[in-house]
Amino acid sequence: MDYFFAQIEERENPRFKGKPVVVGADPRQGSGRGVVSTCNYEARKYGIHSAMPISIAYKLCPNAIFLPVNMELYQKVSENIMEIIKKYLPRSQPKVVLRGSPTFEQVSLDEAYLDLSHIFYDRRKVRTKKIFKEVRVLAEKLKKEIFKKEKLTSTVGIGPNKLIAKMACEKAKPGSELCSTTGAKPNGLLIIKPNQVKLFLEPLDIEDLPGIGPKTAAKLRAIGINKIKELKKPSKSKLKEMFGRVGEEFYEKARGIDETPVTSEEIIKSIGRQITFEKDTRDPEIIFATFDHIINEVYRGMSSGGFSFKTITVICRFQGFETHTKSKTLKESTNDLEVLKSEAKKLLLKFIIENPKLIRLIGLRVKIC
DNA sequence: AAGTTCTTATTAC
DNA sequence: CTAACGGTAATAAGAACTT
Repeated sequence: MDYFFAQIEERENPRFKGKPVVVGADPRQGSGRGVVSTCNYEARKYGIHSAMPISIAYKLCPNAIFLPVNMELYQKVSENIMEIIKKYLPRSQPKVVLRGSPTFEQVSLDEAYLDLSHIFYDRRKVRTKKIFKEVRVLAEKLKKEIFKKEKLTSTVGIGPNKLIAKMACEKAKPGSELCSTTGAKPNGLLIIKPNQVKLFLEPLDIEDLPGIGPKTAAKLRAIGINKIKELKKPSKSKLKEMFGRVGEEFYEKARGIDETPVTSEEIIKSIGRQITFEKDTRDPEIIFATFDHIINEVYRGMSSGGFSFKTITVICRFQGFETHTKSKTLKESTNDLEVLKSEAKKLLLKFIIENPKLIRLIGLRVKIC
């Protein structure tokens, strides 16, 4: 979905349209901590973007409309949209399944994959061009249906695998040369056919490759690698030596290779909560009241799923953003709230004893089993 | 020496 | 001139610790 949270807010309040809208923390409340969750394209013109500290966003555009995150609303809209997307799976199992079976994979509130490879199978008599036309019509129909029912625009990327589909989707939005939509709104659709993958990938920046973030990009740039074309130069073993296991994946990804299946069921492996204080503190009242709340939330999240835990990790971030963790693995897995409370508090207490700095954030995470 | 546990780093949304 | 910087979750790697 295009600028999802902000677009929903525009829909709910049409007078916001055409004005910069920033969804995230309130820049005027408390100490103005927090970040931008999502903003619309008008706000992006001022240099505002997701994950930016809200204090900076405010400086860049104090007149923007700053809105709190209304997660319940976004969740509901998301559910509606996901239901629409699921309908684009075939009603019956296709005759031939070579690679992926038709599947739907929700990645986040506003992102999902649909495996439509069945459309291409067992149709040797049909011209490839015609099949791609069919796929384009399908994508357009999906976009239109979402717009009709939810009044929200979306962007679709299509490719021979998840990697290319995702990258195509990114490149179908404004800020890209490949973007076909004029003006500042996304609402895009980009299809990359198998024989276009090389030409599509090579001129892109290394950071456009999912998995390459700022840290990895900096290391690559340091050795003169900026474009995906250049990323194809080092050997697989060289990349492994530099980046470990993920380095080997970069080698494949740079060549457009990605065999990860579209999978519907994602198994949750851990549950956690963390809270940043309004102001850095060492007040035990505040710290432990907050921590009690966190413990209860984690416990609820865990037991509501019928899980037990065995490993407990406490997170503590001090003034200056220095972050540390302490963890404890129990002999046996349990779902005892009292055990969670006492073990978690023991770990937090250690932090407080051994580090005299003011505390910015505390958190708790349990590995579930 | 091998298996576990602990801690940090990085990424994504 | 530099800092500013939320929450949830996964995964990898290496160090530290046990058995």
